[in-house]
Amino acid sequence: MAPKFTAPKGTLDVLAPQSRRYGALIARYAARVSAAGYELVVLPMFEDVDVFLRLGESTDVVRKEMYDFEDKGGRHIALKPDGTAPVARAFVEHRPTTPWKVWYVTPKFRYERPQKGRYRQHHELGLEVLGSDDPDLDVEVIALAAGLYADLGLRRVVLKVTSLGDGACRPGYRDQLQQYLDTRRVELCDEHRDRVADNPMRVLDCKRAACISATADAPRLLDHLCAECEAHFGRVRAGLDAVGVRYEIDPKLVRGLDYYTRTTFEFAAEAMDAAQNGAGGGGRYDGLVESLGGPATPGIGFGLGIERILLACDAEGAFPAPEGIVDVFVVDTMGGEAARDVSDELRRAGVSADRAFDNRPFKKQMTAALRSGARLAVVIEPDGVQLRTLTEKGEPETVSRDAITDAVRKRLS
RNA sequence: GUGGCCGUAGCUCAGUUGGUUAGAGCGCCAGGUUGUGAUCCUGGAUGUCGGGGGUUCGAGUCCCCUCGGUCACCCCA
Repeated sequence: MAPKFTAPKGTLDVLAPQSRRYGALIARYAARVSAAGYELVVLPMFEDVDVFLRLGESTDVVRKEMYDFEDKGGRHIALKPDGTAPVARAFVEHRPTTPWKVWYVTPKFRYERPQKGRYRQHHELGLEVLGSDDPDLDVEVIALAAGLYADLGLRRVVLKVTSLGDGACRPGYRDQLQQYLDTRRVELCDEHRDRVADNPMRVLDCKRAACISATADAPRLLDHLCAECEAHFGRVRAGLDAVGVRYEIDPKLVRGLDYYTRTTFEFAAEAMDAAQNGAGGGGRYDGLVESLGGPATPGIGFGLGIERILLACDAEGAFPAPEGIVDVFVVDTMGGEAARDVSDELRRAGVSADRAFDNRPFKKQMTAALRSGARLAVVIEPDGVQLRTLTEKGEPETVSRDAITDAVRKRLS
């Protein structure tokens, strides 16, 4: 029978075993960034819509993908389409000491037509540092993300890096690019012919042949960086080389949000189709905090899409779901009271354990034990207790009721 | 937001030019065999054929609408 209610369009119910990958991925990420001094922040899933207008009036996110609504108090609210702006907002609100190094895992919402790898609610692992423009921070942040992909076993993730300049050099370049594009205007694709004045740098990112050939000789931002940005980018590249992070310089890299300055980067999972191979990205946003009403404060961060990462893992056969979540499964053919007591005893002793319920037949309990992914079964029957290996056939070991926990610990160690 | 394809049991799917009580495999449940463990055997339950409307003597099969999925564009994670 067709269910009356289903997950809203573009959303995902994540159940085991896939949910175990989410859990394991988040755990690895948390361990990695915690070990580098980043603290967890837990922020609202929605904000005043104006917080997100800082992403750029001309961006698609703001123009057409905002998941917004009016609440009962008449407030104009938006489910967050971006993780960085709320962190900047929280920074302005609480003024923590700097450098403020934080990480998060959060759902993000964009109202758009869903397809594989693109959802109205997806999830991201993120990280932000506010209060320093030290290029070594750029290196640290990028290395943390690159390290995660490598840790998962992904081999075909390419890091692309560029510098978008800052308030000193970008406006001048922008004018120059705009003038250049005006001279080639008729050659551009339909989509971008009218957006030259709006957002000339987007044209460089267009994948249509018309725009690609028309912009082949266009001035490049990397050739027009001011001395400070040039030096900053040079130190970032040197740092990446020093710590052994491989990257490509991509002068045409343009991100979807307007707040980025200087160092900007993306991770492309080449094992996936190009349509959704963006597995993560980020960069500097040295003007964002100020635009939200705070003091001039540099910042850098990234967002890594959990669903995209897992899709990339599927494509590369990497990072399979963990087999199970308990080490021991208790089988009891005498009614279940012994299973209750033994599993409780094991858990108190720090051993993860599950069991069967409803006094199921032995065979069914063993099937459940095998499916649980546990390494060991404790089989309790009228004529005694046995420990049996589940991962492979082996000789059962008979133990006394009182010695179960000790014997289990010994076998698991 | 625009366009193409798709929507049959929990899952993967088959259902011939529209024709009687809609099928298979897997899974699930019960039982049996294997000297109590994924094998094997027997039996069993489950579908308003995504939803609504229409054409027809008759629709899972045709038409319209709608919801959802998927792919492309767009954009991104």
